[in-house]
Amino acid sequence: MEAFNKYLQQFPHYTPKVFEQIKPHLIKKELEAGEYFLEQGRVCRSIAFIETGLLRLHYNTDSKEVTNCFCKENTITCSYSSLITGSESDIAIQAIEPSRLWVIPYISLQKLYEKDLFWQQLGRLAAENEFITTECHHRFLRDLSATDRYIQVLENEGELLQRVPLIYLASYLQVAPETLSRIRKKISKS
Amino acid sequence: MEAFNKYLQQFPHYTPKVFEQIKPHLIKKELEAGEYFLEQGRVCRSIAFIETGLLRLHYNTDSKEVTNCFCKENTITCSYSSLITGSESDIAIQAIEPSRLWVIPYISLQKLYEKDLFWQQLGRLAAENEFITTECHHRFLRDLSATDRYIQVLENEGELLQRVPLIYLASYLQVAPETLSRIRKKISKS
DNA sequence: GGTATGACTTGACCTAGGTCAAGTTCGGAT
DNA sequence: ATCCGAACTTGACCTAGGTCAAGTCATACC
Repeated sequence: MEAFNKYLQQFPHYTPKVFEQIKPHLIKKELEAGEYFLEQGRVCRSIAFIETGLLRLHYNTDSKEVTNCFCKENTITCSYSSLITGSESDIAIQAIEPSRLWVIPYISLQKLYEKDLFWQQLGRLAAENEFITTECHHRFLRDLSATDRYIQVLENEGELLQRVPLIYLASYLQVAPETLSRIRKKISKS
Repeated sequence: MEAFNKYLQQFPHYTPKVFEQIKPHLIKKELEAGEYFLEQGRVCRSIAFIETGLLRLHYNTDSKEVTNCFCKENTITCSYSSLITGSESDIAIQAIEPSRLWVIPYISLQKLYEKDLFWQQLGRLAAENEFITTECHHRFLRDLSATDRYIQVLENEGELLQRVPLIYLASYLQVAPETLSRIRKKISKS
């Protein structure tokens, strides 16, 4: 729980008061690897701070499964579009390591919006941040070749490669697992 | 200018007052086809309401040009990420038809945020909307084949096809112009 | 120690879409 | 009317990455 307090400290207008405000709303949730925080088709009504563990955000089409992103400890996760529109989530959120979450119901958060500027600002910053991250990831997918995408992840998120099974990493990079395997081989040689 | 007033009416909490608040801040700008509202690498410091015309939002990489979206009359356009972060825009906004814009400086908008709940809400809704649209477009690019992308645009945005040169449409659909030409031929036969 | 299982690799082949170069077509300027 | 150039089409060929099927490897379980 203290990790969440620490997380909040990075935002402008933080005071110890804000942690006291949110504390009573936090619900602890432990997930096994493979368990879901949110299933595709359900409405997302809360956000989660990840104290420990690793989750992935993914969706299924008729023909394939796509991993949108990985969310690790000391970050927040939710299906943002489902949360704000109240519609069914087109993505699922699944733990791929045993994870401890602190869940915050969206209604609690909305109440806090009215209590303190801090929360208002946090909401906006979250939205903006979400937008920019997404934009950036999509451009990464669009503009780089499969090999370059792998290299970039290798350089920027090397730690992830240790923690994520190849099959999820492949769907994150938008390549077939076989292709990723070949890319790895090629890279390790050079 | 009246078109902008009408545009505002679709949002919750609208009152005639809000239009009076923003009126003094509006700057009229006319663009020829080909002219830029914003160039890549510049900081975006305003948003524009498009009264008439058509613009496209695009960026260049070393090897190619990508059209992100088209913005038509009665909508808003800006480089959202540049606007909110104050960093150099990684996209350009160019008129592809002669266009009349009403430009709103971001600082004016920020002042309005403090004056009326309406503007606050508009800002948040804009962010959320931007996020969802972007997300949706990227999924369209990821999950559909080139042909299916074309068909979907044909069905949902048929009007656009009349107004947009093939070369821009191709870069919007993420295909080579030659491929788009072939897809068109194939579709028109069936 | 042996074997079943899931996670990854390798090989052979295929295909969507890209690339390059040579046409068309058509609307303006002369 | 005709010439020009931009916008588009067509053809021939190429390539990145996908698909399918058969390994290999490791680890956990009997």
